[in-house]
Amino acid sequence: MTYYSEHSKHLVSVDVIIFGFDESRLKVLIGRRQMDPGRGEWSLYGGFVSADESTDDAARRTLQELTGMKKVFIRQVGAFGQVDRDPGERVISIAYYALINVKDYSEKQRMEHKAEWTDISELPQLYSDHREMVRQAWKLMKQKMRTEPIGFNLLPDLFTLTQLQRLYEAVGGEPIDKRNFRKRIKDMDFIEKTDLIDKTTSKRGAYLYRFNKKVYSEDPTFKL
Amino acid sequence: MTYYSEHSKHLVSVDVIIFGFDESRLKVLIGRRQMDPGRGEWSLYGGFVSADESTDDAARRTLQELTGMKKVFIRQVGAFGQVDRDPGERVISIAYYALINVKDYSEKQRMEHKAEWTDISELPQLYSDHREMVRQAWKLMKQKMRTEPIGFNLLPDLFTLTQLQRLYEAVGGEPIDKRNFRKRIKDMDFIEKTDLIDKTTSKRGAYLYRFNKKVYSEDPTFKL
DNA sequence: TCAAAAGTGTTAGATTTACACCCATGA
DNA sequence: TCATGGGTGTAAATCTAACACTTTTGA
Repeated sequence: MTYYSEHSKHLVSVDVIIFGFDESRLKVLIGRRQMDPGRGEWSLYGGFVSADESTDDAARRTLQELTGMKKVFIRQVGAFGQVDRDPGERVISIAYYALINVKDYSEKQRMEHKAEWTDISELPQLYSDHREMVRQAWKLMKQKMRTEPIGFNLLPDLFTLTQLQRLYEAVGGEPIDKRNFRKRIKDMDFIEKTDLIDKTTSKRGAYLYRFNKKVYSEDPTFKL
Repeated sequence: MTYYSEHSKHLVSVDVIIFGFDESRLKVLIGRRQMDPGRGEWSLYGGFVSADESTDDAARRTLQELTGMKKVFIRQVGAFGQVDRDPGERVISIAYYALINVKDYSEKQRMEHKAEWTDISELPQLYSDHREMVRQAWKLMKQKMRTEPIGFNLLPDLFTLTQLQRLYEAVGGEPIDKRNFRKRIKDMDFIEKTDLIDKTTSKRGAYLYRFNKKVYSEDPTFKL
């Protein structure tokens, strides 16, 4: 029995902007579209929302199908509802962004799906309105990253302060003064210095830090 | 002919959080739901997205059906996609917020629709997840109001600085220092003093100001 | 004449920005 | 020994926040 029977129904999809961070560049995961229309064009990964799952769940499922990863940090970007946005049928799409640590994504799985990490400032043309989705996702992510400790999702558990700084520079799009940056980090007790040293990027080696979620939850004050 | 034929289709609605400002309170327009399920409960105004209109257009149409107003400032809040969010059938809803000047909304039309302006801090229980929609809309609007001159949509073309301050206090939820506030206004050339005086709220009278869109577009720097 | 809202500047404190050199190490 | 990235403090400038009295006028 339907209550709202006189109204149109619509295909609803999710599209996921998967952000990664590599060395010093912000990356987005894209692939060649496998389906008509637009077969072969660069595109975000997406999927249709089925009857028995929430849009959030559809985004998580899409992500898991692609990466095998569960418990990924995702946030909604918004709905894209132009009538003719998809050249096939009408599809209303909800965009989400996800933050993953590139190293947690197995190369094997990435290859199987022919997914490519692309520098965000060198994106090719993308299918439909996917470029606009990326633009909005980046903007939202950038904003949120200033005031919430979400950037750690893009890094390994242990990271150097230089890595962290490069991440903030890549996302913000401009260089940051090293001393000022480190001063601010020092004020945040939940960014903990370990006694481990990373020697992969320098001869001297750099201390590794970790984000302590528990300490953060006791005083959730973040500003970068 | 369908390209995506194997996928589920969904009812998609829009719900609009219509903000107004009266004296010194931020208001939201709500009404009694006219439809089962949930008939008689307090609810936002909404409507279903039809096949040939964008979600943005559906929001504008909903708004126009209710208020008669065209060219209203609206922004999307986001999609609400829990499977069981609507007690009737599954409905995915896209929330929008709108900013209108209460005085531009004819009382007659408001009465016809039995719409009520409710103080945002005194909202009753609302249908489905509408309360959460209001919460998110308020948060987004508050953020945007700090950095973009959107508040003027809630005021008459001519307003006093006290009115403007009350608006910012109502939206931000805390009192603002009068002198500091006026200092910041003075720095923004696009908030123009007219030589008109409003005597409705004081014996002495207060200068009326107006927002000059053109001047703003030449130097779009806003911070409050 | 007085109550009520409008209008107006200054100062201390906090925050932000700019800036340059020494350190440790492996090649 | 030297090239490379790691690590550290101070001072000036800017921004923010706190604060109180005078003006105008209608009742």
